[in-house]
Amino acid sequence: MITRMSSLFLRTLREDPADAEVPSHRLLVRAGYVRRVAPGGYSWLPLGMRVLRNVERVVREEMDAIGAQEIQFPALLPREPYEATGRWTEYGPSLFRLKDRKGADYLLGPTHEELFALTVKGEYSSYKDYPVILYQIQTKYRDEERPRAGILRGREFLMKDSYSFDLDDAGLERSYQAHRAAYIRIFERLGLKYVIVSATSGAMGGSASEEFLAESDTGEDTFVRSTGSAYAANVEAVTTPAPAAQSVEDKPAAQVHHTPNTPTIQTLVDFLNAANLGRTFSAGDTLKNVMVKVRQPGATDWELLGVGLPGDREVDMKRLEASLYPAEVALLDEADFTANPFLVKGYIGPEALGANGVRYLVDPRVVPGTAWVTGANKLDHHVVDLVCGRDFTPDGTIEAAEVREGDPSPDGTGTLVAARGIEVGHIFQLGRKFADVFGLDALGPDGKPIRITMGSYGIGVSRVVAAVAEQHHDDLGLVWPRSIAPADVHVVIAGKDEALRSGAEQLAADLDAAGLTVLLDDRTASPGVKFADAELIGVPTIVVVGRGLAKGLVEVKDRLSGERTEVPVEQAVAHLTELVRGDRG
RNA sequence: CGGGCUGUAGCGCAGCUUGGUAGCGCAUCCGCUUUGGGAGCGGAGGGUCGCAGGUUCAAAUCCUGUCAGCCCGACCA
Repeated sequence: MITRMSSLFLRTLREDPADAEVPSHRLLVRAGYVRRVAPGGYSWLPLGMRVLRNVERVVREEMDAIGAQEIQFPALLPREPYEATGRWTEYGPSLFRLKDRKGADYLLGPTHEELFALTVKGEYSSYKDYPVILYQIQTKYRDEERPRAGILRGREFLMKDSYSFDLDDAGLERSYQAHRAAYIRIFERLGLKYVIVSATSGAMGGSASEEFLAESDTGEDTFVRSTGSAYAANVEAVTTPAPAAQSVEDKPAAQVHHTPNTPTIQTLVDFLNAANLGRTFSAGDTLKNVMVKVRQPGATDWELLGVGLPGDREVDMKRLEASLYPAEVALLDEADFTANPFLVKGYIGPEALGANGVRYLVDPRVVPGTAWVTGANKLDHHVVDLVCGRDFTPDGTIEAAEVREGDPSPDGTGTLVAARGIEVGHIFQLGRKFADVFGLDALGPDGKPIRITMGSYGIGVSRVVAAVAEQHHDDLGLVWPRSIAPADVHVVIAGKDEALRSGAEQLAADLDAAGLTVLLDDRTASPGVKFADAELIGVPTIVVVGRGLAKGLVEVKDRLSGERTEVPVEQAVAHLTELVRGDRG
């Protein structure tokens, strides 16, 4: 196909739009791919549509390749299914709700688990029908409190969501792995630099869950990665390697010291170091005991929980909550301390917790044989050399301490550093939550119903366009990977000479005949304008038909490297075909 | 929800302090010149100055109210 820029519905902007901050937003607007219509709502102009459709094509091909079948639901959905699963209320204010003229409630779908489950229930009833994977590429709606960064986080966005339906856990695992492999192929083909991080499944329930994050400083998700290996994980999912247990025999006996006015770790360390105990202490030598209360789902009573961790670390509430999920967690208030007088604020130690039946979980670094400075359960007193496994025995370990740069990687290789990413894909094993609600069963060979187990897998298609733009641009503009570029080659007519024009037209026709898509800049603008636009638009290969044509040469320029090659006109088609085919995903 | 900023031509902005016929650059249109890095000269079109009310002989400008948008944070897939 040949697209002539003289008639293409495109206007590039010389200046950055005032409301755009992040590179993808700036460049996609400047280069004429998208235009803002409303907060979080963008129009896709012809060049943008090309890229969006190309991303869809890659996604479809790989989904089809794992046997997934495409269907499409309305974006406008009735309330009832969402009422049944509780999401009509649970989804909160992010759900776009509306009423029809009769006053009936509708919503604009944020995801479609309910509809997929109901549809499968409506059609399939035998174990012989399973497994099945269905997907759609559909516009989704979320009433984001604050849409931002252009199409990176809009209120309307294009998403591929697929759902697997299996008879048993092993089947679900297979479907999950099939998606995982497909996603890896998809993101490779899209040219995204990404990491797969284990995620907590959170409010959706279910077990295994992984996110695909496109690495980008503008990303909203923080994760950690290892400097020495491929390990990467959400902060919530990082596990702390436990040091080896030590002998308790050779440790000095625990000693209680009078430590007046030392309710915080810092005041305690300063006091000890001024007390001439024959050694120096650091915050990491202390054992900080943070009291929280926990309520199991459905329970009415709160239960006390002591969390012990090295004094140089803060509690990361998100990690703590993730560790205790689905139970609720809250910090203690004054009334709780009053009700439990054995808790001496600032001087809480493991012994009082054990003696009063309070569950006590410690950071994995607190292993048997380690000696700690910790509270003596008495105002202005601390105990030194309280040894784990000798003087106290925790009820278990818990991941609650903050993760810091420089911490050892859980896989034993390298240390952790923080990085930012854009979530472009999420896969997880939903389990039977939705099947339970709708009674989604298959009749088994023995005539008994089998409850179906589901997996749920999403890719933010429109977000991918922005994520790729974030990763593939330079000062001049966008630099698309071939797999999704709006054209294979961008032919620039650099001059007004009629010979140039006809030569370029002929070349474009030949490239088209060879099966390449061509963006032909046949405008009467000056060469400088055309070069600048070509660089802004970001087609990976730019062909300049200009002054060299008199000598039978055209110039082939690689957008990424800027490298220029003079190629004889008669070899241009073969050269370009090879170039494009060589690395088209 | 908290904090900051902004609403003036399609886009980017000035004008507002000190009220007096609406400006600049880019883009668009016409003419001539120009054509390998966002051209030059001359001309032209395009605005209920976010909205409502008030003060005034007179409001983009002052006052009150209101709406919208952007950025940061909180929250969240």
